Amino acid sequence: MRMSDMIEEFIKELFDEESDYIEIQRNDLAEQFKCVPSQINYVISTRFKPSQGYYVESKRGGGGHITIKKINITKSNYIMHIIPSIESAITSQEVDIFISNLLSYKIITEEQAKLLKVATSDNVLIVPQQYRDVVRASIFKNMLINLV
Amino acid sequence: MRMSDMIEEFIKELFDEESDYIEIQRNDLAEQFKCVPSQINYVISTRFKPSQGYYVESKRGGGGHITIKKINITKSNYIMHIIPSIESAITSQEVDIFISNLLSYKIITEEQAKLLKVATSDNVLIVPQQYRDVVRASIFKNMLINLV
DNA sequence: GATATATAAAGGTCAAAGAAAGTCAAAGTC
DNA sequence: GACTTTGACTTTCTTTGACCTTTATATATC
Repeated sequence: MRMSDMIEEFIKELFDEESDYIEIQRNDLAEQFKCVPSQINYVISTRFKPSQGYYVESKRGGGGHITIKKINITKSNYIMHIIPSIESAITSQEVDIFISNLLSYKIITEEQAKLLKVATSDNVLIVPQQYRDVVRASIFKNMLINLV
Repeated sequence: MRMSDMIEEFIKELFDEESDYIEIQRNDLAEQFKCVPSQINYVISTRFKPSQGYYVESKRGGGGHITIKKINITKSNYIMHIIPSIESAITSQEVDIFISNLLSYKIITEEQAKLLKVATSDNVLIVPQQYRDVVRASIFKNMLINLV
C-alpha cells in the first residue's frame, strides 16, 4: 500500500463522530510515517481539497499545526453542494477522491460507488483523450443527480 | 505453449473460490515470465474482456497496479449470457431494451436501472457521434459486470 | 518596562527523481 | 492473414529534498 494512502487513511480515522475537525502537526506525522514533511502536504493537497468537502487551515511557527475541517452539511444537500463544484472536465483520480469522500460521509453505498467508478474509469471510457475528461464529468454529475 | 497463454493461465489461477478479484503488478509479472511489460497488456486486452466476464482497473505511478475482477457466473448466468451478445457498439434504444428486460426478470433493481440508463444516455455521452455507440457499449458492459 | 533583535520552531513551495502502467507500430510466428 | 512478441516512447502519480516564509519566544538594548 502506498504511503500517501496510508497517511490519508490515518487522517480520516482521526475524525470520529463527535468532532468535525482535527488538528495535526506536520513534522510529527512525517516522523511517525518515516517520510519527509512535504509528503504530508502532498496528501493534503490531493485528498483534502475544499471541493472534496474539507477545509484546511494552518499556522506556522512555534506551536504551529494543521487543522482540517469536514464541511458539515446534510446528506441530501451534500450532493447538490458538490455537483456545481465539479468543473466541466474531471480526471479519473479526482472522481476517485469524490467517491471515497461520498462513501466516508455515507452518502452513497458501496454498490453505488462501484457503479460510479466503473462508468467513469479510464479503461471504460474508450474515446480519444481530448474528450475523456469532459464526458467523464458529464457522466459523473448526471449519475450523482440521480442518487439524490 | 505460447507465452500469452501461460500468462493468461497464471492470472486465472490467482483467482480462488474466495476472492472475486486479484491485483497484479505489471512489471513484476513481466519479470517473472521474462517478457516485456507490454505483453501483460496484450494478454489482458485479449483475454480479460467484459465479454469474457472480467472487469479491469489500473493505477499508474508509485505503488501502481492492475486489478482484475471476475464475474461470479453461478450468481448471475443471465448477465453473463447477455454481455457477450452485446456488440462493440450499441444504440441508446438497444440499451433501453436490455434494461427493461433485466428489470422485468428482476435481475436488477429500479435504482440500478436508473444509473445504467443515465450513464449510457445520448444526453450524457457528449462525444462526437462516431464514438458514442462504442463508448456506450463499453460503459454498459462494464457496469453490468459490476452488478453481480 | 518597552522596544528591538536573534533564534528556534513550525509549516510551505516547487521542481527533480523515481515508480509504475499505457500506447502503438514494427517485427516475428504459425 | 491473424495472432503474438518486442521495444521505444509517453503519461500518470508518488516520493524526496533543498530552500523559503511565518510565528513564537528568548535575549539584548534603551
